[in-house]
Amino acid sequence: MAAPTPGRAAGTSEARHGAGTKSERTRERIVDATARALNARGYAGARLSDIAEIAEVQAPAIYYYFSSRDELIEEAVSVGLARTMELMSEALAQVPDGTPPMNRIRVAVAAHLNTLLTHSDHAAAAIRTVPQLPKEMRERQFDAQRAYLAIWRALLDDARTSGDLAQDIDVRAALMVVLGALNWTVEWWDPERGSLETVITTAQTLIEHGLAA
Amino acid sequence: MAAPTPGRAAGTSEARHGAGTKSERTRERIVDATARALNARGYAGARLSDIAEIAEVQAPAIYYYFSSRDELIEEAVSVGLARTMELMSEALAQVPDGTPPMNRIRVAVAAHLNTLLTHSDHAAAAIRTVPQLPKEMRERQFDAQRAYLAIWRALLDDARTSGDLAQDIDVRAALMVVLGALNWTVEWWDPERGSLETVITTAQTLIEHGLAA
Amino acid sequence: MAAPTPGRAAGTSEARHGAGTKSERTRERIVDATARALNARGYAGARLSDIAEIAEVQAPAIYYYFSSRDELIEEAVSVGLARTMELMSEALAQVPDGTPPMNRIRVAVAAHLNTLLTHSDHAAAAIRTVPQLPKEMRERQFDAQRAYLAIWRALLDDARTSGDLAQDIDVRAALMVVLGALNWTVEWWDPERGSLETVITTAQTLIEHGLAA
Amino acid sequence: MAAPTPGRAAGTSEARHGAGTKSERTRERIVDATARALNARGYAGARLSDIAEIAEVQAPAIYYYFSSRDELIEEAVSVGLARTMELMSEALAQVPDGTPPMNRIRVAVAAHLNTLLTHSDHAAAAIRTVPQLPKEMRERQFDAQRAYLAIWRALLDDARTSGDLAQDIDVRAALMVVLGALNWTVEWWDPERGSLETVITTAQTLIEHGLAA
DNA sequence: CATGAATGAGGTTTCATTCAT
DNA sequence: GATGAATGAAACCTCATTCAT
Repeated sequence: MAAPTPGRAAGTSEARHGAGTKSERTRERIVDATARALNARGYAGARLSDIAEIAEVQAPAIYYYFSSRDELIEEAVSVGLARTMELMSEALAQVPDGTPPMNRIRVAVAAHLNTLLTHSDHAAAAIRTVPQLPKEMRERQFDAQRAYLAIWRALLDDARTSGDLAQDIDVRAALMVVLGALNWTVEWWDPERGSLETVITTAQTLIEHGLAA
Repeated sequence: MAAPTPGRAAGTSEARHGAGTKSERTRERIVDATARALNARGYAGARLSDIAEIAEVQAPAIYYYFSSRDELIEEAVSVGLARTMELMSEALAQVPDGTPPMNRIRVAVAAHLNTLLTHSDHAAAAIRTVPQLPKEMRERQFDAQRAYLAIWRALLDDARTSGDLAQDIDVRAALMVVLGALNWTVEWWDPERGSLETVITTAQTLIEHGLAA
Repeated sequence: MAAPTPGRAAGTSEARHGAGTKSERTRERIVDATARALNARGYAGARLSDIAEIAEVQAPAIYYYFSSRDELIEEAVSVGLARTMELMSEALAQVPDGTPPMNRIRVAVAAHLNTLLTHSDHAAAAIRTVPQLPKEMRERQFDAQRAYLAIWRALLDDARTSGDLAQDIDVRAALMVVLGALNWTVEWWDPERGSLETVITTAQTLIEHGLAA
Repeated sequence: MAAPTPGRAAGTSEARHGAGTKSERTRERIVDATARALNARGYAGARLSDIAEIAEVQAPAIYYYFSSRDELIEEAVSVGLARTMELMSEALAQVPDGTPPMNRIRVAVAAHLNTLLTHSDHAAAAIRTVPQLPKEMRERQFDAQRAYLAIWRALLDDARTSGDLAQDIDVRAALMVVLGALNWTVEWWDPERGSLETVITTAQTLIEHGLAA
């Protein structure tokens, strides 16, 4: 169900090896192509003909797998949100018990940026496209978004409980400010002008110090 | 063929009060409407018919003032960047000489958020739309963007010079992370769910602590 | 609102002289063209490109007047039913009071056939197309159909009351059989192989004798 | 390239009992489904996917039996005409020699209506669809139609010869008017609102009296 | 004998744009 | 200074048809 972006380092879960029947692979190519088109042109600008070209099929072939443009786009966004969630969960699962909250937040920052900037066109597409979606579609993705926010919220709440978070900070606002800093990287980071490590380290430092008591 | 574009006073404050001839006011309504449409649907999704409806004119009327959709959009974006710059300059101009760099940064944060979230659809449109623009158009706005970035860059450089900035921070990356945090507020801030003050204060705190030595 | 079929003998009511603004005339041409296309190919087969060609406009021009293919088709059918009704009313209005029921039925037969076979593409289109329409559209034309049937029904009821109608006849069934005989003429009558007068006379004779006591 | 069309027993009565190999039965289901689709949506509106669904096969399976949509439709229409002819012949064959012409016409009326309204989707499809067919296809069915018309024509000619037919009637026109009355029943008869007997009796009475001297 | 997968042709519809008024 | 009317280009989508399996 989850699809690799060809020519990119694949993630770790077995579902992402491009295996499966030819039909499954074609479907995956189409969803992948959609994510790329959404990144390049946004919701209104992503044309089926572009998507078809990227996926190396004829445009009507898309209708063999999806019954409308919107259904396809929704699938791509939905996969993106799921991917983001999944990679975040994996990253946090590997953190040893007893790790201080601030360190877990650093892990989360790195995971989010890695997902967004290198692991998944889908994740970037989802995050950047959601605000442009028609209301009904956006609402249908609401739960997935909320679940992801809840993970972050728990991280900040832990920090507050343990006294590591500055007392005067509004947790909700702080969370959104932090996520904004991370999400916006998609708009400016250029792998040729600065390393991903620099971005991650800078974000981690700023966020940790910014939040700390 | 080129339309008269009377009194292109865009960006000067008097132009913002609906003054001038009827023609000037219509032109302004169209540019304002464009900013709103860009915010609502992005570059590809902003239709001339939408814009016309918001501006309360018929679509062909737009061609009296602009020779193409792209020219209009570019004007709206350009006005937005100018507005952002202008409001930032005004804010910083009011800061007394000798104010410590970090405090000036706090002022800049407040000015940016005020502009974005309450003073100007154009600013928000410009900032959110620029990444979606066709390459040539984006490049033509490059100088304006760079000038704005330069203001911020100077603020951070001052902080570094005065030793107020953490030593291990990459200034360029830090600046983009900070601006991302601010720009993304447009996507989530809802005046009915939290005060603007909270957003500004939270952002100021996070950023100041995040950057501080 | 009512449109003439160019090149055909126009009806009598002033609304049908092709007058009006240029816009009204274009709209009429489109509705007329639709009636012709419906006659030629039926509901599913009538293509907008055909209609546009007959009306001598480009296909998208149709959308200036109608918001969808179905809306246009419904208008054409609706005009056809109205035309049928109108011509029938005019014909019956000219029959002197005191005319025996059977003679009025003869007038109605002639009126129906005249409308169908020479006065109006719309009438023929309406009658032949209605059974093919999507359910919702068909139901919306139900009232108009019923009103027309009611006129006929009244004619037959009068005949029954005056004892001119054979006693053993089921009025509803007889009415439908009669109308079927008339409506089907569209499928076979060829002006080059037999005169309209022959058709009308034959139908009148058959129907009068068929119904008579 | 041409598909084997095994056992084209269409029109013979045993073929109508679902006998034969599985292949023959599938072919029959497809032709039956086509007749139904033609009745429901007409020539242009009958989609292969509809037909396939009714026949409970996948659309490409149709190409095993027919080499194109038109060939299939032509077959369905052709079967319909043959069926009509066949049932009429059977009915008339059972009429004792020496039966007066008018009584034979009553038998024909009953046979035609029975065929159309209860015995065969194909007959209804053929009769209603023929006028919509592309010219070449229609012409290919011309002989079958003419043969059927000839039967009716002979019935009327007999009546004229024997003096039972009104002298002033044009036989050709009268025949078409009569058949129209019968054919149109498909458009309005609803088994739930009136019995078939009523329809048949009414038609017989009207037609007999209508034609009689 | 039948299907899953895909395609080419062509349909309806949208939209920026033009032009006479 | 603005609009009603219309168009060309191109979008989404449907459908008959093909082909490997």
